Amino acid sequence: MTYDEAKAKFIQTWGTLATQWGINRTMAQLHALLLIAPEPLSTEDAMEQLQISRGNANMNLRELIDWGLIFRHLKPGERREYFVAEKDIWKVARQVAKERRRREIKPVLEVLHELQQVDDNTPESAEFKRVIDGISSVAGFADSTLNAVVRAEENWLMGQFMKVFK
Amino acid sequence: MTYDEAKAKFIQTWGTLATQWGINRTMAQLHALLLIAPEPLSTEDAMEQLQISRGNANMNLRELIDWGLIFRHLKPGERREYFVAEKDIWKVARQVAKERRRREIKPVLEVLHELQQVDDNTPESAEFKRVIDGISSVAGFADSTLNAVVRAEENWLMGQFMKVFK
DNA sequence: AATATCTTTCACTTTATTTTGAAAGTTCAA
DNA sequence: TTGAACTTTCAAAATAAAGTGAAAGATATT
Repeated sequence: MTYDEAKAKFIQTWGTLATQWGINRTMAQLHALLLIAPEPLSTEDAMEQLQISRGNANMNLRELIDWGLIFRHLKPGERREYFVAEKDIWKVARQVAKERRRREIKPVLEVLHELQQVDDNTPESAEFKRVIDGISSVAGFADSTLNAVVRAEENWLMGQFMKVFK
Repeated sequence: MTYDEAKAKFIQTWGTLATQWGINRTMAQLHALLLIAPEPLSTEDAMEQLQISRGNANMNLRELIDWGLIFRHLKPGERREYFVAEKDIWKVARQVAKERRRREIKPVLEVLHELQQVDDNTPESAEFKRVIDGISSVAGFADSTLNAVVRAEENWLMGQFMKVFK
């Protein structure tokens, strides 16, 4: 396989995978592109390589910065902004875990807590509370796991997992 | 909060959350509805409670069966099919982990392996291989984690996590 | 302060996904 | 074997999401 083929396939695969996890395709493709780029890329570079519009490129690059997955990079003496991805994939994973936890798990935990406050006393509400209770414990588990990932050092983390889950 | 309010909020929240993780809203809402239902529900019950069409209900109920999250339930002497959800939430989590692993992680691991086979020798392809390598290790980690969840007994799992990640 | 270069915004278009509902299919009791 | 009761399918419609591009907004340079 040539580099160009592999690159195309990688960007494509990354985009597809992201879609299945509720992330938009362009954002994932931009991320993929920057991950494998040896040099910082400008908005125009991205537009050209992915064949997307300026607006689209701009919006999703902002979003990636917002997620902490890429950074602005200014070249001395140039107006144009360039972008570099965080290349340490374990840092990327930690960052994603952190953000998803903040944006999704925490709000859900709050709603679940709120839902425990049902005050009638029927068979339905008994069943309901049981289910909410179960979900809360699973959500708590997910939260701890993500938190562990967030806090972990790469090697420590792998080590622990190998010990426990081999 | 009354039961009806809580129920509505739960179904709504579950649907929204699912969307963020790439699962369609109706499917999640059906799942939520069945999770808290003390009795098996028919397609018509679901149609009425969620205000959705027959086709939509049918399609997503099949899909939930396919994911192993709900089961057909036949009442003696009735033609009509009823559905019950798996109520043990840890089993649900394990089932989801299992399916996502099968449907998503495994294919990705294959593609990553394939992508290692780039055969040119430029700075770009060196960077590329480094990135793919990193992603492979994170993906492997995700795979092991999901696999641990799949294999784990509830109490064992919680215990291990408390030990390691407290 | 005028101009050039680059970035951001946003109303609109396009594409993708979801949902509908009517028709076709299935099953079973009579 | 018929037809009533129920399920499944699928083309079309509706909805939602993503993407476009031109215009407005910044910012640096002369």
